[in-house]
Amino acid sequence: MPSAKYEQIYKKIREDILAGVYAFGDFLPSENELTVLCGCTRNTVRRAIGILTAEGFLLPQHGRGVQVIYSPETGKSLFTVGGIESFSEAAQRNSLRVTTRVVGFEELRADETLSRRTGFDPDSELFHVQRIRSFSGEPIIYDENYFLKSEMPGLTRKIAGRSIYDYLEKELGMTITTSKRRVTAEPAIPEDIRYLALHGLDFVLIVTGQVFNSRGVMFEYTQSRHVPDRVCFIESAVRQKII
Amino acid sequence: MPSAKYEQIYKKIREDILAGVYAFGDFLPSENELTVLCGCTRNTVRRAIGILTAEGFLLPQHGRGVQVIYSPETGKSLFTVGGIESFSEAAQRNSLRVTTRVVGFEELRADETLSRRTGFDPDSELFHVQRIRSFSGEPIIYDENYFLKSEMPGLTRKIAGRSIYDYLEKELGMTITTSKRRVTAEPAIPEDIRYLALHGLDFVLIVTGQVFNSRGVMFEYTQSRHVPDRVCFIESAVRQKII
DNA sequence: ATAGCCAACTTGTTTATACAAGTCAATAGA
DNA sequence: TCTATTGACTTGTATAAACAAGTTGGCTAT
Repeated sequence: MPSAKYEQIYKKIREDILAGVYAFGDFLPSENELTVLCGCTRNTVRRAIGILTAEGFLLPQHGRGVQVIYSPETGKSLFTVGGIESFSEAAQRNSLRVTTRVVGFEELRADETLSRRTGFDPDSELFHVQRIRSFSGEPIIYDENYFLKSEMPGLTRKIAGRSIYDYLEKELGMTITTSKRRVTAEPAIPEDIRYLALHGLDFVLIVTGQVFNSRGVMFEYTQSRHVPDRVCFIESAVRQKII
Repeated sequence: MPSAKYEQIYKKIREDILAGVYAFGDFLPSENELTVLCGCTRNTVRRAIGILTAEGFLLPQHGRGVQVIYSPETGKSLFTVGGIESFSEAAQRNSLRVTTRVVGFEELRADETLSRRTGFDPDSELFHVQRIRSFSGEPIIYDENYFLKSEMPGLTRKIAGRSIYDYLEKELGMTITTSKRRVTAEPAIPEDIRYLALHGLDFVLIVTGQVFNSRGVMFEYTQSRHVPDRVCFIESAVRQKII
């Protein structure tokens, strides 16, 4: 499947950075040079550079060039999630075996409280799924999801044990676009202590998120409770001139 | 100071969303209509839309239009930092009095250990600053910063008590561009317990970051230790088609 | 009535071009 | 030797135009 040109260029430069072709502190070839190398216009090159900048790989400097500010060493903690690296990439990089255990699966209707907490309309029919994610046999994530039933009527406990996103994308042809995540830390609840390898810690790192599909329908509310010393989140912020 | 057109458009649409002119679920005027309204080309409009999309405000839908997926209610926790809202904006929105107390100020030279932890070159001359940030009189952030002395030779304890960034930008004319942040949770250390209003909690939410100036020099390493129940971080992730 | 098609929208990608503005080194002039 | 300027780079902003591709609603022919 031939993707857009700017995606190919993005991918190429990103791989080169990760492989060390361009090291921390190096300057990329100038935009005009990349234009020739990539066989496209400056606009297209700039688009790829823009994405990599937003992700914290590059720092363009007016009049000087585009500098690489990603160093593989700094970025290598056991497990990082966020702008710079996706969940599955991180698992793969650390060659971790990922297993999923479904510990809860039910259908329910959103009441007032749940509606306020999740953002679903009251009376929405939902699936409520609770899962434990283990990496190399060690349970480090307790996932609690609510899915909008109308968007995925055929969801079963079995599918939840594999990958729900595979089911959505490959079976239903749904494409997932945007998700908003919120990171907090809270005291551990009994489920955390029961399910997770907390090693005596009494708190968890929580990521809650709302996920939208390409039709603008919020179809998932997630709460992921992480063992804090095994996970960290990386974010890159580009400071706007706007106050 | 007249900023770029795309920034003005970005600002305008953002304000309209926050003010409720465009509500959650609404579609924006089409790009062609905005082109007329803003008196510019489609490219410029699309640029503003692109930023707001990356920040989690908008969801463009191919062939349908651009939908607003930000709702003021959902976004309103006491204090949020991240893509969608800046630190000072959040403080202002909640009309909180911000005060800073300097509890440590020293000069030192980076040894091997500190170098590996912070990313500064070994033997770099650094300022080490420790500060408590209070909001409405309540101490909720313990900030530990290392600054590269060569980039800001005149830093004093007094300046640290006001705003170091004001000093850098207004006095030295430095512009800050990019920062990489890393979010974790860890058990509280004695300093946390001594300085912060933890209300019995025994863990903190930690944000570590490296800040680059416009010359690509990493001049700051920060570790902010937050009272976990008063802070949360919001991030927006746009899922690329790229695996 | 309905199935299918089509026209008029929408956003997505790419090219081409022009000028503005910051950087840097070489050069010319004092 | 030092300073100022110039010119050749760099990235930043904006315009204009064309075509691709997804969506929607109405119209037509069955």
